[in-house]
Amino acid sequence: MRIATWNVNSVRQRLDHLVAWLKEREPDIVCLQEIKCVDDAFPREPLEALGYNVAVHGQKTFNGVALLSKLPFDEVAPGLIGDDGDVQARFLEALVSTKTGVLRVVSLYLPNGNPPTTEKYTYKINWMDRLTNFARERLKLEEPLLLCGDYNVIPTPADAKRPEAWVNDALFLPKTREKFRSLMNLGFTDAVRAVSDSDGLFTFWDYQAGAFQKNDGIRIDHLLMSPQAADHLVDAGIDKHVRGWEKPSDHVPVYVDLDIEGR
DNA sequence: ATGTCACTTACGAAGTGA
Repeated sequence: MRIATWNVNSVRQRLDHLVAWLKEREPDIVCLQEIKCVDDAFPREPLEALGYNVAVHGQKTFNGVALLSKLPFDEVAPGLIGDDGDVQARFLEALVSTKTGVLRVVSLYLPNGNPPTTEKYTYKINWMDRLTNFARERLKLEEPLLLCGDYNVIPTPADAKRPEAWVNDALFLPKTREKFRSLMNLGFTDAVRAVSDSDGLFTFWDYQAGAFQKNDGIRIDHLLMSPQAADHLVDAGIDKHVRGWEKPSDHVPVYVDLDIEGR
């Protein structure tokens, strides 16, 4: 079973890339972020034609998340607990059934939070607290669970080419990293870091200033595994080459392989 | 060199978010 996450920066702008990458990497489940469209505008048909079931939690203009799954969805639930007034489409949870039991997957788009002196940062920190509360509840189920998406968090200095450039940024502030550690310390395993401690592993490169050409990137897209999922870890990787395609997203896909049979 | 991209309104170009 292969599960992947990708911030596509508009699914309609990136449809050709998405289809090409799905054929190449052949993931069983895909978590998408920044689809930037309402549910009705999501390009379901070309993805269903590749054998995927599609679940969408979109909104006009900004944000928006989705899930693609070769396994049928048993349950789908949009929205993160903890703030009924939050209208931003950033969270979509689904349950699927494998040969050996259930698998729970979340596609999440954690708020950017810049500039840190504004309510945008408060919203980010509150969102992280809500995510941790959600995770604490779900871990009680003792299921294989994957929290996948664009976390907008650089966990450690090793996750940036130039950490000094990010010290005042909402993605790298001590408070941000502290909240991320609180989530991790519930018992999650970072899939990419579980298989490699290499420097230079990034998932995002700014469009500006030739950042990709200089590998001036950051690692902010993460696949976090519950203990019951981590027990099945086989491999994980970053599809960096996709950033070199024409008119790319500023993020690239990240995937994990688990030795769980689909059906 | 904040050197880019995507979306919106509304028909050209500016504002927003990242």
